[in-house]
Amino acid sequence: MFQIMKRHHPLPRPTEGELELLRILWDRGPSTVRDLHQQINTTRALGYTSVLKLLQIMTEKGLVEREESARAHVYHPAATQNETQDQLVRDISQRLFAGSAAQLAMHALALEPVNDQELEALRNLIELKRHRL
Amino acid sequence: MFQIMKRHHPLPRPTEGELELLRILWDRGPSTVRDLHQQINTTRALGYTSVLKLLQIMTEKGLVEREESARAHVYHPAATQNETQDQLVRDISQRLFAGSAAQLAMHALALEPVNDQELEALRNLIELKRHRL
DNA sequence: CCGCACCTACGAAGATCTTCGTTGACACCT
DNA sequence: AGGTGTCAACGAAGATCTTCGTAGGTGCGG
Repeated sequence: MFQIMKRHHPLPRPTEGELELLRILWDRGPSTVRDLHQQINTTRALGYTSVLKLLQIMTEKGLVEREESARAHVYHPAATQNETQDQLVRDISQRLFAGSAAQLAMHALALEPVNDQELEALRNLIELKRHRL
Repeated sequence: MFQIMKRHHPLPRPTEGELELLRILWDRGPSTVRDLHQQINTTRALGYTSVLKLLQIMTEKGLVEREESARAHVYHPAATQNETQDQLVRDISQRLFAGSAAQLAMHALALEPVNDQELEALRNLIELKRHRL
């Protein structure tokens, strides 16, 4: 009923700028170039056509898809935030920790103050994994 | 007695190829171009002068330092593996998880089979943080 | 119907990254 | 001294990334 389509060709790793746009898209849902341009400019200066160009390239790469029925095209991410996070976390785990995801996790935790709720979720996740050994 | 020098200018984020070399340097200790070239070629083909050039650039950037007293210069990382891991984990946490290190940690754990020992270390780390709330 | 606002497409410049060939120095062996 | 192997330095080509200007199309108010 709710089948999930596997992609034939895995999506390329998004670049710095591409990730910046994807984050906005995940946050705000499908958006036009103008939307994205305005949102991005709350953080830093970037020309309208720069955003447009990025989106055109991302469309070619398959990172986003666009709805062209309206005059102002509407873009949405091709992969969910979760899928992309998984992909990049796996990537950094390979390249920086020789594949040891646990080490990556520990470095992450050692960094920042983590709130109660997150800590609880983590504890549960670990207990879950422990009982499956 | 064992003071740790803070760097005046933070090191730039290493690129893909630079990280590949750093990993070998952390593993094997200070090495010559030839050492690194041989080691890298157990994995993939890459010319000797390509490795050399990379190291020259990394020296300019401050990512490695070199000992020039011998004819074959000896390179060593400017930052420890831990420092670099921290830096890159913080970076990915910012860019991909809006700064939530805990979410990053959870994604890491959800990925891969984690062995007993690592799981135990993680549990301890979490308990430690819990009792400080 | 004309001009203005807004849209996409395209090309291109400049920065950075990756890779390698060539050059010139140095040292050792014969 | 000349040949051979090894080394660093340099330049440069090609790929990718980032940014933006310009051109051309579309629609709407007057």
